[in-house]
Amino acid sequence: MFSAVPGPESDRPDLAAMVARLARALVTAERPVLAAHDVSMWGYIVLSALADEPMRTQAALARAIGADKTRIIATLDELQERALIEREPDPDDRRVRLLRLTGTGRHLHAAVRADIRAGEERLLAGLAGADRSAFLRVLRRLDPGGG
Amino acid sequence: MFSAVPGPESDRPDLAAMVARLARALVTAERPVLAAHDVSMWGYIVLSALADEPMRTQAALARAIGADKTRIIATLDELQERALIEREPDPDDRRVRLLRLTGTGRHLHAAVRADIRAGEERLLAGLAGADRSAFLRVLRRLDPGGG
DNA sequence: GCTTACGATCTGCGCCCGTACACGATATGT
DNA sequence: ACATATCGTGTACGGGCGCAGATCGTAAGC
Repeated sequence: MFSAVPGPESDRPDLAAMVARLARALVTAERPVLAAHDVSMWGYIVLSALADEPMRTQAALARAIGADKTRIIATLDELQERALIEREPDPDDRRVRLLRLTGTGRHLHAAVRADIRAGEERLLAGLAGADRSAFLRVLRRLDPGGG
Repeated sequence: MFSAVPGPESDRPDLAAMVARLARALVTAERPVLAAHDVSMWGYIVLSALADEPMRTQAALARAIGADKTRIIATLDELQERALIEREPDPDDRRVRLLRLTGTGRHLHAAVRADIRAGEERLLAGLAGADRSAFLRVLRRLDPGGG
């Protein structure tokens, strides 16, 4: 067979190891940013999910973000108390709580996201343009939650 | 400024979110492979570290793999009992235990690694060659544990 | 109306992990 | 010699999480 050139790819670390380490580093870098906006990691995840689209049930939200349905209750309580989300009982089915961002919530999410993006930009700054876009393209493609 | 074209990059999910999801998926895919070889995740991580280079102290190993030094003791016990590693007291400093793979250990690690690589190949199979190599190149560069 | 199913919530169990501390053996500097 | 530091090991605490009920309100099918 036409094996690829024996470049540095042949003895790389495992994909899982590299990706897991990078994920850890990214999350670590994200933590102070979230703290600066007084938002927890789960809070930010919820805000992000609701920024994409409002949810009809909390169970759906939990599924969407890959969290236990009991996990997010406290998070939603806090977000609601801070008027970042609305949790209105559905008049058509009073079991479910319609979830959506408030204006404040949307604003805060945008601000946090901008800060996080800035941090990511610093990380990606040293990359060649083609490498950078290829990396992001592949990442989106391999991302299980991205489509 | 010459802003980049407003491609799909502008409204991507957060890097941390994508990378973390991908890491989770990769680890999930890895788990059955490890189970098939009767190796734990920590066990495989230790084998990988020692395959790269023998270690002079357990503390150094723990630091190298980003684990607590108390964490790895049980792992090392088991690996030693299965004759996959050697843990010999250093004659020059009898506090420390020289750590290295046995032949069996090196063999097992190579086998597991090959299986894991095969799984990764399946994941990367759909990528264009240039994207694939760019992705891996960037990954190695951003990997905090990769130099 | 009655049964069955579903959503939200609460509680408890068990697991994994990081951290901290204590201890004994040993090495090193003075 | 003695004080201090290091290494390996054991143990205990607490946090975060997934998972499995139990409860209550509600909806939908028969």
